[in-house]
Amino acid sequence: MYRRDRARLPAAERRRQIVEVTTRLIAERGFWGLSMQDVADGCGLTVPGLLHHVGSKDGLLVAVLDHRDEEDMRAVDEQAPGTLRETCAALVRRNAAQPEIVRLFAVLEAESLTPDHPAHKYFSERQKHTVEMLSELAAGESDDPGALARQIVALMDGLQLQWLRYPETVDLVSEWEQASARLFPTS
Amino acid sequence: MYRRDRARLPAAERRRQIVEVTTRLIAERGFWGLSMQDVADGCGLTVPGLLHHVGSKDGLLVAVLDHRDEEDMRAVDEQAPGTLRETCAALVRRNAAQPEIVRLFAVLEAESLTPDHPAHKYFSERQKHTVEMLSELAAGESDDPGALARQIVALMDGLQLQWLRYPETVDLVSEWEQASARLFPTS
DNA sequence: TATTACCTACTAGGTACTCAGTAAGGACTG
DNA sequence: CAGTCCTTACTGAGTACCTAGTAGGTAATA
Repeated sequence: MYRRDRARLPAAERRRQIVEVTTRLIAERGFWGLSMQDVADGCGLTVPGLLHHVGSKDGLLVAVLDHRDEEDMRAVDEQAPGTLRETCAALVRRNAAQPEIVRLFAVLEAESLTPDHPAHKYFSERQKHTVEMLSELAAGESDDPGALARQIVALMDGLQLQWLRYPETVDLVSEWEQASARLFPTS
Repeated sequence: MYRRDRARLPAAERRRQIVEVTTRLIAERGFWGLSMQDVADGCGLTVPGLLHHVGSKDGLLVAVLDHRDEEDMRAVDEQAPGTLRETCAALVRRNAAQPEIVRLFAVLEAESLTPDHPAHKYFSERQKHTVEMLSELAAGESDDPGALARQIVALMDGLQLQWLRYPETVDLVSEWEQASARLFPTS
């Protein structure tokens, strides 16, 4: 017998919900530890119902990453180009406000180091893109802008890990301020 | 019928092999993505044969981490206390020589951010311990040794991720040398 | 002979995914 | 405003397989 006690949502809205739930679960378990069942439960539908929207488990991951890209694009567009220091500070502030997302990326970034992970290419290109963008901004301020850009990214990633592990004792923004004072030539 | 075409190893030796194989597999898949079957296959025995040695999947993880601790202890003991810069350089050199292990820790560190991960406590204490040790060394060289220690750890972790992602274009040692020049007061 | 490394066989439950259907909502028509 | 069609969000049932873990036995070694 066919039971329909649950809400039936328009595709766009359901997708939004799926992405949100999946984001949370990947942050907790990683992609390998993620199960379609858990996502379906979190959305209040069955596994085939979930698959109707995303096609496969890999499709689910693609949906999440695509959504993040769109959000990031919008955030970057809103922000005026500014200096290197300002851009970094803005980035850190943005991240400090969404720990769930940062954790998603931290877990997925490490997991996807191996080339056969479905998000491997995505994260390699993302990293390359970020370093290039920061390099351009650093062009005036350093004689090796590439190295500085890599160090900035490294420091951010590392501080984020510490912040995520000890959220109550480590404050991401102030930690970054201290670090950037040491990283950038004193002004 | 009981078939015995495979080698029968003494417990200690088999354990060594199990730890080695598991290390490689966790580095690739994480702990959530690890299966006892894969480990057993990699060791040339059955799953119950594997369980005979480690008891459970969590026991397998404990075995791997305990082994790492012993190795690290030995490495630290061998090294003379030295300055902060020298200690960091030695740490980086040691890591640069064992990418597999570094990847294991990178993946497990991110995965274990969530408190219900079986390695959560292990990594929290490890991080605390590392920062404390570096803080002591930094006591003379900085007015805020704790912050400097956290920044060193963050930078190392971040650079390691980049090195693991682009092993051919990023050299961990030289990357650290450049970074430490910026991090430490010029001497 | 005693220990123990390891096996076969099994359980109970989870995995992603497929197929064929059902009904809800919107769009046409009368 | 009612009736009908069509698209589509979603379900139930099932497939083939993988999961960690147990029970009890076999044989290699000390």
